[in-house]
Amino acid sequence: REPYTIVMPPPNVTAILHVGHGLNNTIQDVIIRWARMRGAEALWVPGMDHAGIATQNVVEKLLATEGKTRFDLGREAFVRRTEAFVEETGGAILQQLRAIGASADWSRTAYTLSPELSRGVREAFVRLYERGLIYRGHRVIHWCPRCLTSLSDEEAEFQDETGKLYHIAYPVDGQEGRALVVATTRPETMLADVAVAVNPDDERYRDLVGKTVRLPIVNRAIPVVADAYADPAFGTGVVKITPAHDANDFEVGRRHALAMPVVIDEHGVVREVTDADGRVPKELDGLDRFEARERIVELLHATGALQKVEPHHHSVRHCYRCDTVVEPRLSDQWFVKMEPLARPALQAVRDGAIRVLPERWEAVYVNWLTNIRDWNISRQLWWGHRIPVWYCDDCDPPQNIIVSREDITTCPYCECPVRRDEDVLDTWFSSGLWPLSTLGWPNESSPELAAFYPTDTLITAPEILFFWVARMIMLGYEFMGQAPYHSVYLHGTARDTQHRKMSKSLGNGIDPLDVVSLYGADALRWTLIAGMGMGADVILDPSDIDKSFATGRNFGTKLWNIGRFLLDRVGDDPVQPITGLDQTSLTRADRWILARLDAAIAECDRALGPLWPTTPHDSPDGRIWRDNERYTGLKLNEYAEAARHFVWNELADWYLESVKSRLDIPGADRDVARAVLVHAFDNALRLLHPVVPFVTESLWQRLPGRADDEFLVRATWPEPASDSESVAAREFELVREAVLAARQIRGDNGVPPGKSIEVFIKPASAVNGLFASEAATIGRLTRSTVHVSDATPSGAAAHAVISGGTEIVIPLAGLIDVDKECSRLRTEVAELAKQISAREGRLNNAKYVERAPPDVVANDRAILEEMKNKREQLVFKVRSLCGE
RNA sequence: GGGCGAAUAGCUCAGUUGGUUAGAGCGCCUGCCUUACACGCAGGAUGUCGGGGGUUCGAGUCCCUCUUCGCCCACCA
Repeated sequence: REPYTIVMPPPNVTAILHVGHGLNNTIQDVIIRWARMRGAEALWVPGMDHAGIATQNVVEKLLATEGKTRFDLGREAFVRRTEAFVEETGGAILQQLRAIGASADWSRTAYTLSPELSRGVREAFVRLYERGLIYRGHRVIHWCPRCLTSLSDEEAEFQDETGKLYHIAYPVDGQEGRALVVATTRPETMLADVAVAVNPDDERYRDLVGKTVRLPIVNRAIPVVADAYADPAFGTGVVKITPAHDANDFEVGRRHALAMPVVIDEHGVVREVTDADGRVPKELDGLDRFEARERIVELLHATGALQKVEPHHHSVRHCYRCDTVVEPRLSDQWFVKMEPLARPALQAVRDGAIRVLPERWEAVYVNWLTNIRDWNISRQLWWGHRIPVWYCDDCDPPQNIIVSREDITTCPYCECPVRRDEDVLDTWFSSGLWPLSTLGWPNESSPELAAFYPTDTLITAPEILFFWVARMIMLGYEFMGQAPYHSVYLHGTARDTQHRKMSKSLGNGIDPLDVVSLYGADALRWTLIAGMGMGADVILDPSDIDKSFATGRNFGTKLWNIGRFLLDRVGDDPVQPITGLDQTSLTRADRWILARLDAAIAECDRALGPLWPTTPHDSPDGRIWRDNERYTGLKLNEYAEAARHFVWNELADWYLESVKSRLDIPGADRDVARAVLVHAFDNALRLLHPVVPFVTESLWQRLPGRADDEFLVRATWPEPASDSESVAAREFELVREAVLAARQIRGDNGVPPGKSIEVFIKPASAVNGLFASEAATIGRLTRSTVHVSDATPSGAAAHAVISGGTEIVIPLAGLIDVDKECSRLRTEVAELAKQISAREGRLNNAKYVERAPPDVVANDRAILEEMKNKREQLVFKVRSLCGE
């Protein structure tokens, strides 16, 4: 069978299930179940992420409660401790996913830190290094002083803040009274200033270039340099240069060969770290960076160097794991050169080899890849894949760096002992290999890899589009020469009624397992799927679970009740397959529900779209999304609604109601009704199964004639029958109209539901005979006695006219408030007159008739005629009822 | 600062390439515990489709503009 594969975004090994996971995995499960029923070899690969920094933080917090740090334990013991922790409590989320019905292939559960996947990580690193795409870089990176590690650009998240902009005067040496005023948001870094820069074209300061200014507090001369980095329009146009503590300043420092003293250590504490000889005054030494900031401001204020302080809106980078303000820090790190990797990843989206849904995210993806920056992959953590690099202190570059697939203890060149790089890899490096590594890569003869790569659809949240999705695509092309999947489906976020993201810290979350135990997994799944437009956030009220999940709970119960009733009335005797029935024995209602079923199947198929690009796999370009299908499908809410509408509003509300009496009378017609009913419900259950697998499976297995080893989960997806639009089916629509008209008259006139009434039907000639044979059904559905005849009762009566001109007449004696009805009718006539004149106006417009498509115009004319007929009927009604 | 998106019923959202009288769920109103279902049934109300301008025979849909909100990116010293 043709494979259809989804790799599960691996939850963190320490995670516990929240609504976000519930949403993500429900979507995946709906899609994989659908693919399975469509006959694909459906594989959903589950797994967990070791989540380097996140897990390390959890264990460190645990240690803190024992009054210890990881340094008290030492690296090896800490890693062992973390492994034990993961062993003991990790992976709970995978059990929880089963509770919500996730039909993943649990036997293939993967783990980013397993020996198998670690081999892939090592291989990937070595290959990229050998290709020159991994390199050692010395530059300013983002540093988290709490996690004590560097971070990638993506891991250092911007947060808008109102800070302060400090204007500080740096006196010009040898020019009494003249000073350059710099503006900074981080005065503490001034201790490491090595220059001030002005724009080379800035007339104001041209004479000072090459001169020196006096750095306050530190009291030493630093040069004035000319550099285009200084923006004349910002502040005073003078910028202080601190190469070791600002990424831009670092570049300026390089250009001007400036010193790079470091005055803030890895903990964010001000002290002389490197090349700082004497820059840090005693009174500041050892202060936290923010205390130092305040102290320095005081000192500057005292000496008069602080000219002004103004509020300043800017974005400050924070650690995405612990929210600490990130400190730019000069250090040596391993980087991945991204531009060559980005090229095929960009091309893939441009060519249609990969589509991103919803469409708007493609622009975001393209934009990021177009302006991509190199990726810092080394982390100064202990939990993760240790970087496979060894250093030999006795060899000269480049032989002093050994990158190896196997662990080594001695230098291959000089046989001296080597020391291993202390760092581990960014956890996203291993997740970036996920679609490959879970299928067996780098073992290229792995049968799984051959069969299931490339996978099909990746379902995740847009937050990790760059962290994860884009990198998987890049590495997929790099190592397999093919995109890892053809579709990326980005879903929304679970939020509370104030549109705040649900989170543990805000306490506004909902535990999916609470929902499961209260109303069942199907209620959870249905609510999430039915209530979610593509890519739209799901809004839930954590303070009212009952209300939030009413949709799913109500639907689950309704479905169950439909099934319970149906199974009870149908009984256990075998039913004939629908194809074996004598077609002439089918009633109008039978044909109608079969036609509705076909329409429902078609609508579900339309909403779900194609499983994969319909271009042939062996076409020269491979699997490519054609423009006309690229953004179609995976409208799960539309699919769910179509299936719900069928089973509830058509099967239950109309067919079941109209078929009840037939089920009570033994005989051939009962068996026809049973066969149609079972067929329609069987197929409805198939359509619904991907969203509500528990209720549907449970009911489906009880259908008559089901063998013990048959499972809905493995059943085939329904296909429409060939002849769905029959005359009889259309005739049943008239029956429905008659029932609706009668009910409306009852309702409008306050006739109690329990009261039986008389209904006279005067059929239009074309459908003479139809209503006579359906009189009993109509009577049941409207709780009335139905008379079909040309003659209608004399005296006051309520009239309604349905399609084709059939009249529904209900005698009024004791039923109706004549004045009220007359006033209602008059309003109706006036309203109709307005609509008619609007439509006539349009049809009198020559341009409209000339330019609009003929079928639109024809349809318009038909509607106008219908309206005119209706007006005549109404006028007649008013005359007979109200004497006007 | 740059880019993207959203604004439709009280709420959450659908509305395919412009084309009948704009829909759903929840909520609301009226009446029903009609032996499958009150987590239900029947009926009902509610929309200048954010404001303004334009294109078109025709605009919720396309263009311009304004307002509000959200997201992404950025070397806001």
